[in-house]
Amino acid sequence: MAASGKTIERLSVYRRLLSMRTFSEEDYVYSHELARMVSGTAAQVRRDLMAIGVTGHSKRGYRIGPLVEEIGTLLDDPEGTRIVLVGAGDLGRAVLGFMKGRSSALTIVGAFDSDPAKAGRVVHGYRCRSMDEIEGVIAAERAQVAILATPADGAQEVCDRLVEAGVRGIVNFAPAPLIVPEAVWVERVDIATALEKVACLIRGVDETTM
Amino acid sequence: MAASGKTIERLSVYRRLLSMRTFSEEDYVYSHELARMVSGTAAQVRRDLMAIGVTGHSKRGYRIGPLVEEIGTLLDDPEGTRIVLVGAGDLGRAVLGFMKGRSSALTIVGAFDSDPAKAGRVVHGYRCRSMDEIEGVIAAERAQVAILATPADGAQEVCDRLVEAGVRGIVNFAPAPLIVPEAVWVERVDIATALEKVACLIRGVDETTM
DNA sequence: TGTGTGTTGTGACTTCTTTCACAAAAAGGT
DNA sequence: ACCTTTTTGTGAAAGAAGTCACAACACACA
Repeated sequence: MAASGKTIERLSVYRRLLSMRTFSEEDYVYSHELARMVSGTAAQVRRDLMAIGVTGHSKRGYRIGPLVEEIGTLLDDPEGTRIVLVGAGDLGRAVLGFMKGRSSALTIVGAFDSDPAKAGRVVHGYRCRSMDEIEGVIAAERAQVAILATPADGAQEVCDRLVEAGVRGIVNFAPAPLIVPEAVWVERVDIATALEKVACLIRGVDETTM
Repeated sequence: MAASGKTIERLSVYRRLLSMRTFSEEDYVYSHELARMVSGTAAQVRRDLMAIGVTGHSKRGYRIGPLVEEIGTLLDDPEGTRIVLVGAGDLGRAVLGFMKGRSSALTIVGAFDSDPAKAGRVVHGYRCRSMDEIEGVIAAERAQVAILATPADGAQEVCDRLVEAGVRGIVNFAPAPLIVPEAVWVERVDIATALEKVACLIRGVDETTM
């Protein structure tokens, strides 16, 4: 029942893609169909599903219902995951838009911005609050995860406050490295790097490598 | 001179971090300093720098100026990389904000949205245009890269148009898989997956794994 | 000049991830 | 009942990425 980070990412994608289309109780999906959806190989899909103990059916594939459910038991905290968002700029708003009307496993329990002018404003249905309140909200809601969508300067300072307040995972959109205790997981989402990588790879800099 | 995708990502980060602080002609940086900045190991940094042929100096480290420059010759196209952005929602605006006032190696040459109401509007200094114009702009500007910041539905259709028009790399923010010819590079940036991954990993689901 | 300290460059090793390839299973036709 | 086809499950091999450990080097200071 060991699932590596890479496997977790792909499982998340499988589930999303399967959930997008409607399926009935008796629908099946083949490993090669999932593979095509994520531009991977069938063997890799089977390995991923093996990692969560899902077992398929020769000649018919995997039953979609139980598969989606099993991915859920791995990915979703049965208590729910409560998330605070810091930074209500364009990026923060984009994330709020993404979250709106999604499944209940992930819940935004507060949106914050250091700009007092933004406090009280409502974005995508979430009321933006002052940074003063953040420790209180994290404690009261028992938020485990934070989304850091601030500019680079000040990111570390905000991060320290989040960690101090009890957050154990951070999705970091700020183009800055974060220094955190070992017990805290940081997942970096780096837009500038993604762009530079694509710009670099489409030139024949190294055709053989991913 | 082989640089893997992972190495390219880290090089991009090293450069950004080094460029942020001012440095003089004779400033040096140690591998372990860079390592701390990206939460990696010194050996890994040295390997990365070895991959681009940068050589350091026992006891003093790496000269920052030449290092930044050498990373540039790997990452930056000397002709510049011209980029179109599709989707002027929150996310598209966030990306435009990021790009504004950055180095000249990457240039946004057009922003587009399928919503005719957005056409003509100016976002972060970029005028949003109608999708009708996109093929023309890509051809006229010889844009090589596209940023796809649309909702999931319709992403594939837009992608097909981009590829047909000559784009060779895509940064895909849409939570949908894209099917492209082999010659086109897609870099997926998946916000929902990043969140689910963090939410999963902070639970002790698999303490030993990244 | 010599000794001590701290850093690079890299071969060897370890660990993680993906792919290969094939036996076993199951469905369908005859 | 048997043969054909297609798919799963997985051991084994290959490949990629990261870490270790140490010789070689360079500076500092006596």
